[in-house]
Amino acid sequence: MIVVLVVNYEEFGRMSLRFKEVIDSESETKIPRPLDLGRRQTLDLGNGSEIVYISKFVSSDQAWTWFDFLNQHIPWTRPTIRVFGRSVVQPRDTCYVVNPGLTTYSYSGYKPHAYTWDDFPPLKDILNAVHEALPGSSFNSLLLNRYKGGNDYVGWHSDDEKLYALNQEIASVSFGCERDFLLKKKSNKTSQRRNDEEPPAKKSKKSSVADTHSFVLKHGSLLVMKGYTQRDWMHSVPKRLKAEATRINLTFRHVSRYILNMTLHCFRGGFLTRLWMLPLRNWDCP
DNA sequence: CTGTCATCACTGCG
DNA sequence: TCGCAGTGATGACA
Repeated sequence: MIVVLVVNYEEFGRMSLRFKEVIDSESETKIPRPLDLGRRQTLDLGNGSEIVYISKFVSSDQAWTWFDFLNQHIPWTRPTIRVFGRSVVQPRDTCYVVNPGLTTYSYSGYKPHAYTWDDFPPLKDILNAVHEALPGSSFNSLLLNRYKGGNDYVGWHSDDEKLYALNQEIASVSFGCERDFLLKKKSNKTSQRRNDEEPPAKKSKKSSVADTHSFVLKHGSLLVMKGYTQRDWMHSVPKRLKAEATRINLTFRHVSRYILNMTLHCFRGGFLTRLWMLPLRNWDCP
């Protein structure tokens, strides 16, 4: 647990700008209008959660080059998943890349094929660019999503699979059509179940504008979810019927078996005997 | 083994 | 056009 906390607060010295929320109780809709965040902005979500948005992470030309490569050469699949008892076709294309030997992940009854970085060399260039923009980061897995128009979307969720640390950093790179990215605070009940050692901030009785945020994910932009964003917040890319073009999104993550097992150790209240589970191989494979 | 919990989707309606 | 509420069977975990 100590390790988890150290990693978490390492970057927090940079937390700074908290956006002013204009709250007009009468006229404001529940979801505020998207903010123009400029080149590099930080949004402090409070209680150890933070969003960093870099609107021009790469040039437009470079972004289109990568878009074309990804659009043509990634083996996109649109799997059937199970949600709420139904078998449904996922409303977007997807593909998964991970370092060899690391545990893959699954969700909603679907376990994607694990490709490697060597299968698609340009992905390494994008990964390097992300690492340059985010000093200290070391991502080793990647989930790609392709939204072929405004009917493709992803619903409210958190990237809080047990595979990942509760406080892991997730970097999201966007190419192509601009889409809205929404953030919504989880209910107190839900997020407390995830980790009762660091309870999130007290929730006001009724949902307020301060509990939702909206970004426009631009072509060539980078959005980073930091700290406890996955524990305390959900995000989505909702349907937008006016969005006709294709958007490709890459979310870089860090699979850490070490933190996984430490987390399980804390949650289950197990004893130090669980430490034998800690694997020495696959430790932070670059 | 059994019970509990959460749920990356859809639809209809305001 | 958009957001909310209701849905309801399965796998993961304790």
